[in-house]
Amino acid sequence: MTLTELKYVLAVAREKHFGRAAEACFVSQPTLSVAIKKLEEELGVTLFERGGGGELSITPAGERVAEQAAHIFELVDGIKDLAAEAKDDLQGPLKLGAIYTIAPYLLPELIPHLHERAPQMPLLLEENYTRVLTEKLKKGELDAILVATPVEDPSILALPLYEEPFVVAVPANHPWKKKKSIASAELENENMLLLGSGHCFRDQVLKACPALNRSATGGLQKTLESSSLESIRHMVASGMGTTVLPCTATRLHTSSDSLLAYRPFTQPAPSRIVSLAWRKSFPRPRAIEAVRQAILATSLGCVDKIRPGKR
Amino acid sequence: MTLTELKYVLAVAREKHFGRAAEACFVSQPTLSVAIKKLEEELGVTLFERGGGGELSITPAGERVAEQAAHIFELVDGIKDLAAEAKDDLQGPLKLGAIYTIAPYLLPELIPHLHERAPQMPLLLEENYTRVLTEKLKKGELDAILVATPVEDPSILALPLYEEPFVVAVPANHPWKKKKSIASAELENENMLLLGSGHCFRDQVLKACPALNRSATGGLQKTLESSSLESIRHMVASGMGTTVLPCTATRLHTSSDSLLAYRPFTQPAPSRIVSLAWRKSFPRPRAIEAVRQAILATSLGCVDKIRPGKR
DNA sequence: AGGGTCATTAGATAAAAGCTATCAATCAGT
DNA sequence: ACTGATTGATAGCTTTTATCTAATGACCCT
Repeated sequence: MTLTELKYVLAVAREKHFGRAAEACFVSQPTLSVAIKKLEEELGVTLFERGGGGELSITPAGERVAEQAAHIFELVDGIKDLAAEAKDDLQGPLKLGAIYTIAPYLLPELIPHLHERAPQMPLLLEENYTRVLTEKLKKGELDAILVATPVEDPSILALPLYEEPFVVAVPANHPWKKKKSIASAELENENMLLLGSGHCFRDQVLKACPALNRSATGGLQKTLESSSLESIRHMVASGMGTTVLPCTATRLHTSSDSLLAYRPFTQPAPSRIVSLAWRKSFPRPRAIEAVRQAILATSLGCVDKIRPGKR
Repeated sequence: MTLTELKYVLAVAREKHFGRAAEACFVSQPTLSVAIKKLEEELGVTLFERGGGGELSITPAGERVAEQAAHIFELVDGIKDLAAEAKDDLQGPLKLGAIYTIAPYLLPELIPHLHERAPQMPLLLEENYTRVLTEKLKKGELDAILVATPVEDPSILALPLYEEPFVVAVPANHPWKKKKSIASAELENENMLLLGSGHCFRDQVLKACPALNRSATGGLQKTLESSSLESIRHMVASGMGTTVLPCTATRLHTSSDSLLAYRPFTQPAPSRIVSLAWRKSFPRPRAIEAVRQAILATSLGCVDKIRPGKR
């Protein structure tokens, strides 16, 4: 049984005439005749009673087959319709992931811009470690991720979006409040609060400030395994120590703000590059582009946006 | 879009693997690959995301297409099922017609026999004149008819079933009650009650008894336009006159029976041949055969059944 | 009997659906 | 980093199927 045969059945049922039905299907009359006969043989049932004269009538079986065929074509049209809808990249949910040190600072600004560009694209958001996000991306459990490490996987494409300098956060009463900028070496003897391992930002800070590694066993730094940048910021505000933050983290205003001071690093300041990554095979390029556009549209004043072509 | 393509989509959606899906469909992997690609191009949508590795995932669009396709195949199976049912000639209603002078005498016996042979074949019965029945038969509004005139239409097949002698019905107090048989010529001076024109039985009686024609203007016969054999029988019982009946009409017992007497014609007795007729193109030969068998099985004692071959 | 109207059959051709063999990409082990 | 295994895509060829034109056959009507 083929859809073509069913189409022919419908035409004959409608026209009650092989010749006219053939015309309506844009095929020759023998074509249609043979096709109907083939279907009748396959089903083992006569669908139409051909009376020699001008009389052609539908058997009860033919009637029911035609009815069922009509329903089939409704569903076929349904498939075409939903395919036409799905054709639009910006239709249907996008599963977007971001690491813990990006999500809280970027997403609040990103979402409205993205919604403006793609109102029919609901977002399913997930925060996690780079490693987990990458795995989920490859498995298809996420469609796109925002990460800071350059992604080196042949099945993944990544686009750098912006370069974000790091800054030093100190309690408001800290002597550094008077300094214009801090050199990374100066952090060595500070009481540094660091994120737990697994956070790529921790590794980036340690890499950017080799001074910290030297004192790693000395013990002035404190690794806070189950914490977040926000919690650490509050700890700094309470005077527990000092920390390094990505600059976007300083833009979120809280009641602790007056107890904190941010100071830039001395040039060249350490920084991270935030990238948007997706599977090479992900079939919605315009959805990715919308995310990129939305991020470029955000007013993350402190960062250096990377326009395509550059880099 | 073809049903084959949709079948492949379902297989890939189920197996999540082109190779296994191809195996499940008994085709080679390239065949399936190409077919899926073709459908994707036609719909303009990617249905499956092929990640280089062992990972194949369905896009939301693919998911919905597969779902819809499953519904389509339910309907396709539905067509096959209903065709399998309809395959049986003895399934589904049979539109059976009979003339006024046969129906009341044959059908009561016929129906149980037919129901025994074809319990799944409901009967839609119609009584009418031969002319109307024949027209409806040709138009497909009836599937088979029981008539007494030999049907001479190229698109209609007819099978003689039985030969039914005519008998004379007289009031119980009629002098003929003492006679063994009546010659048709003797009817000339009787007060004959006849059916209205349009009833073929009227014509047959007039043809069988030329004596009646001779006195047609003389006026001893009375034509009862809007009457039936049964009414005429009651009139005879009430003494209004005499009539001729087909012998099967004498088998229906009513309260008038004691007021009536039936006498055969002198040999050779006039008679009619009752035939079963159907469109040459009617596609349920076994349904026709069942009707024939059922009629042969009836115990119409007074008739001469015609077995096939004889005629 | 002849003409008209359909449906069916036959033979040829072109489109498609299929197969085998091969390729390219990726992944897992060594 | 090489190697082999796995997986889907591609290429080239063959077979099948769908379709056409033209002829044939069946049937009804005048």
